Amino acid sequence: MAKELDFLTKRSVDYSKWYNELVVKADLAEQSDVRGCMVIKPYGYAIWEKMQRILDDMFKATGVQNAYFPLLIPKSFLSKEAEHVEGFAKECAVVTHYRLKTNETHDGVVVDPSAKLEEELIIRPTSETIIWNTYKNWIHSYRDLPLLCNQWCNVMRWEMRTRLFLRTSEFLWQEGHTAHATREEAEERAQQMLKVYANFAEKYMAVPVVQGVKSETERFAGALDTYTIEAMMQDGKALQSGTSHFLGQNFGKAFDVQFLNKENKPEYAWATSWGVSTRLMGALIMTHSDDNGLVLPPALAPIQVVIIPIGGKPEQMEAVNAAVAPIVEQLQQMGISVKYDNADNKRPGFKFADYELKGVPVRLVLGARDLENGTIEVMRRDTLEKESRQIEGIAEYVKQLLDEIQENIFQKAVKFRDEHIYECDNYEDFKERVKDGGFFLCHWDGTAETEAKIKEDTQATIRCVPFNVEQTPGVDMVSGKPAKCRVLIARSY
RNA sequence: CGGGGUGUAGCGCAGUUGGUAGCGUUCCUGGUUUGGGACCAGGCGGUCGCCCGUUCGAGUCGGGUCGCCCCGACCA
Repeated sequence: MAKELDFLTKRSVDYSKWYNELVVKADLAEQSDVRGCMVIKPYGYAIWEKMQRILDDMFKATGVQNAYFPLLIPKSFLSKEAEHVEGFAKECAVVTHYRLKTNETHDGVVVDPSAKLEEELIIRPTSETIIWNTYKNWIHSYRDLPLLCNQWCNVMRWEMRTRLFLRTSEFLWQEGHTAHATREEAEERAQQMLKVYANFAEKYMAVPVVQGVKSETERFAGALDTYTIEAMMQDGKALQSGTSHFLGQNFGKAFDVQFLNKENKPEYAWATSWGVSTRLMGALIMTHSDDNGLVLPPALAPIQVVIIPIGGKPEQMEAVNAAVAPIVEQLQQMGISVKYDNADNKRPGFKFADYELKGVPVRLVLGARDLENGTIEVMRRDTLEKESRQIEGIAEYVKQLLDEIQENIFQKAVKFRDEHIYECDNYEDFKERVKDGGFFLCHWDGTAETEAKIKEDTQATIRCVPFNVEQTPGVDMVSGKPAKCRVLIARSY
């Protein structure tokens, strides 16, 4: 069962290659033989499952319920909301037939031409249309509102170029879809869910995010407002990690979802949708990991503590096993997930490197030397610091250490981000510096023209108008026209 | 869909003027090891991406074709 373990490419040498190697070598995922698709391996999926569980509880705490809607969407649904089609039409997979048959030479199968569908079905790129088509039947009165549904599912967008977790043709996500009686309530919900995402990112993933609202050109297809959380990766690029959309009455009107209000007057329902995907895995990896491999926040690590024995002779191993057993039990009773790896076909050095690669937050090492002294070695993954401690009280110490690591990697990420956020008022200066990454806070005149020029000149885009930035009047660095606000500009994934 | 690469063992690669396939690693067996990626010995594993051509003979030369990777356009 021993695995190939090559040294990782260094982050500073080739960030892209480092990321890709890390995902594969840490056993998170690999590219599938199927075009543009990804296989998430058990270790990677265990992290995603933890994320799901926590997010799901957070959603439910706001009154959201889970449901499930079909994978296939009739083509005609997609054309009902004009902007929405335009946004997604280019990347939809289409089902045209429902049957295969054996070919003439009987050594393969072909599509049976007689099994052509009258109306083609689209594999969902997102589910607004099919869900609002369903909501039409569920919503009649203001008493049916708000309607708050979420679904965990897969979606497909036929991407030209894919990268593990960051962009794959098929990906896993959750999409929440809510219907409301008033504009205010819907807008509030869109912002509320963004707060949930930001809270999740910072508290559990230890990934600091900038919250804000998208510019018109970067908005979700069919939305009136798109709220976003933007995280900074270690190469200074931005990663859009979650979005929440205020959809107005666009889908209510497109799918004729009307309800009778208290005054017995018909009104179109107001909508939001919001989602996060397995892309969060990419954010997690690229925020914390180092040249030794993954660094996982304790809150999401499938294995929080690994214990490695240093053995030798069988009677020595027995003594170590006996000493480790009560430690394992104590940790488990504290709700800490612990793995005791006493496999005898791998040497300790190999295990050290392997669990570091996999990002296990705390490592305990116990050998004959420790047994004599009543000590145990503790290593924390975030700083790679080792110390020798008394076995007595080690479980309590580890519990507290896990909290400390969670906080430390968050603070480290905050520090890195804050050091790479710049206010900038000079376009020439901006063009020169944005190549090297970082978030730039710049005055913007609010026009799509300057936005397009920035993108053309530098590949950087307006990530959002941040909420928490003090807005002072100024002039647009490109056009020189008066600017309403400072926006966050960066190159992104 | 443009521009550039590349296809030989699970993975990483070599293969000279054309002569029938090699290295490292993984994996398996046995032994010795075990406080930072062990060592020794033996073993399994390949229609050289695919098709056509040149030739007595093609991994190698020519033509075609397909896949993959990187850089753009598109995107969570």
